[in-house]
Amino acid sequence: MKIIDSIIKIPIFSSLSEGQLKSLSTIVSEKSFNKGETIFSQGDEATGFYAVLSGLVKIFKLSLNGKEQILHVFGNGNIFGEVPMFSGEKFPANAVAIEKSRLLFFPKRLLLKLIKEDATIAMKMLSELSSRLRYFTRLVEDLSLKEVPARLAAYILYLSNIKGGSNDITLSITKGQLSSLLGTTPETISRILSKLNNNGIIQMHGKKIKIIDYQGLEEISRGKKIENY
Amino acid sequence: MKIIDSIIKIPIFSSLSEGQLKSLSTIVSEKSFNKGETIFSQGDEATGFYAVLSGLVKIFKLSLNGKEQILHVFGNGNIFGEVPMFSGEKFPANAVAIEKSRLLFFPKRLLLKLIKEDATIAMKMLSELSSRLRYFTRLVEDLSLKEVPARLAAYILYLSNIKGGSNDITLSITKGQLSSLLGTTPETISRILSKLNNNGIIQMHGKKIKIIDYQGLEEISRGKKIENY
DNA sequence: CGGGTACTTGACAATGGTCAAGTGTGGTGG
DNA sequence: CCACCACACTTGACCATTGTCAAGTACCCG
Repeated sequence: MKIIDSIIKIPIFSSLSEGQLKSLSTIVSEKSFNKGETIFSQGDEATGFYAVLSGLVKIFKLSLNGKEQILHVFGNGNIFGEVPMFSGEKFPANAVAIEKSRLLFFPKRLLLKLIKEDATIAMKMLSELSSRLRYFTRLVEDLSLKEVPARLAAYILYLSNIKGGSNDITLSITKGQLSSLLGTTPETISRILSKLNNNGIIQMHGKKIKIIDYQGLEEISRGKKIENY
Repeated sequence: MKIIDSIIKIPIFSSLSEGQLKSLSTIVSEKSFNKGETIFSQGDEATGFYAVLSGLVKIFKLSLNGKEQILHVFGNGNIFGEVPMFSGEKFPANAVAIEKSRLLFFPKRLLLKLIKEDATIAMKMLSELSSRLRYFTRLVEDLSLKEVPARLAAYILYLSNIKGGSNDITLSITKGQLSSLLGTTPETISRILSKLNNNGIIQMHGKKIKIIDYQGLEEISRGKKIENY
């Protein structure tokens, strides 16, 4: 059964029994979204949650004058929209596909039943929500205690880390979306990136970034100012 | 048994069975902290979590140059420090008593066992973490999409709401701590409060705030500028 | 190849942070 | 009960960072 193969690739469900997987597979549905399509909007009634099979999804808030703050970018194997299952009923933010994406949709009802029956799922869910909280703890810290150059440097280092410390990085999102993720504007990102470029700390070609001076980048992520070229 | 009476006042444990309460009571300990005392620091190994019996506790992050961002202020019945139980091992932020406080300490080991046995506790924990996530969602939104006057106005309205819509509010924290909670400085808070005062939107005497123009305050919380007196 | 979106760069403005100095104010000990 | 001291708060002047607006360039997709 194809859908079962998909389900076990989602980490929080990887340890389900044969029977649980089967009953899940009868209610799970696959949905596809094109680039730019809305998956749900803030305030929508939540009837279940999603997992990403392929593609990229952004979770974000909008201000009254249209500025957006991205909270997360979710990709392969990530789940999202699970918060309203346990608290409140409505989605607290918006979700839009930023690439063509295939998602699995899990209806709320059976999931809650499953969690009540199987403590290991509950524990995985608890651990998932806890890492989400850790992430937000850090996001809040970054937004309010660090200046934009430090946030950007930290983000580049983070990308390098995911790639096992590689110096060659390719942005998976546009610079505009990056600015929204870091709580700033495309102009500011542009300016800081070219400063980093001019100071020989990175080399940039389109979406590709090469870290030249790893240590310098780390210092900036800790708050050191960028020399004015 | 006094300690059992304390435990059942913590919402997530209110529905425990007699037996569960008893076994909990043998491992739970009560701890007291004076104003200003550190409960734990970021990076400390977490051996359990806390619940507030009385007093007030702030959870916060520090920047390199000493600026603090308060993430939460927890009071009666709230639990904190539970994230490392499910993800990672270390506390992601600092906790300090801002009033003389009595706390319950729950060691990690037995708690995890309890959760695995009793799905209702797991569900309460999931719901607790989910509201925490909702709160952070909002905090991030506020910090990055709203200006300080809007944040402050929203906070005053929030306090009014807790008091059932009363117009007379007493700050439970100092204005310095309020500024840290709102991601700004005491000076900025001072200036905005006196502007609100001069414009007849609030009346302020020390820690007491009286809302005069409720609608005006709501408009400011939505981003309207404060007239220059 | 064309059209639209993303990005860059410059000039400017404004929000809010910092530093400094002065004014309360509450709690403690004499 | 009062005086004093430490701490919280206020107010002013200044300035850094970053947002905004505008215009031009590059780039990608169809």
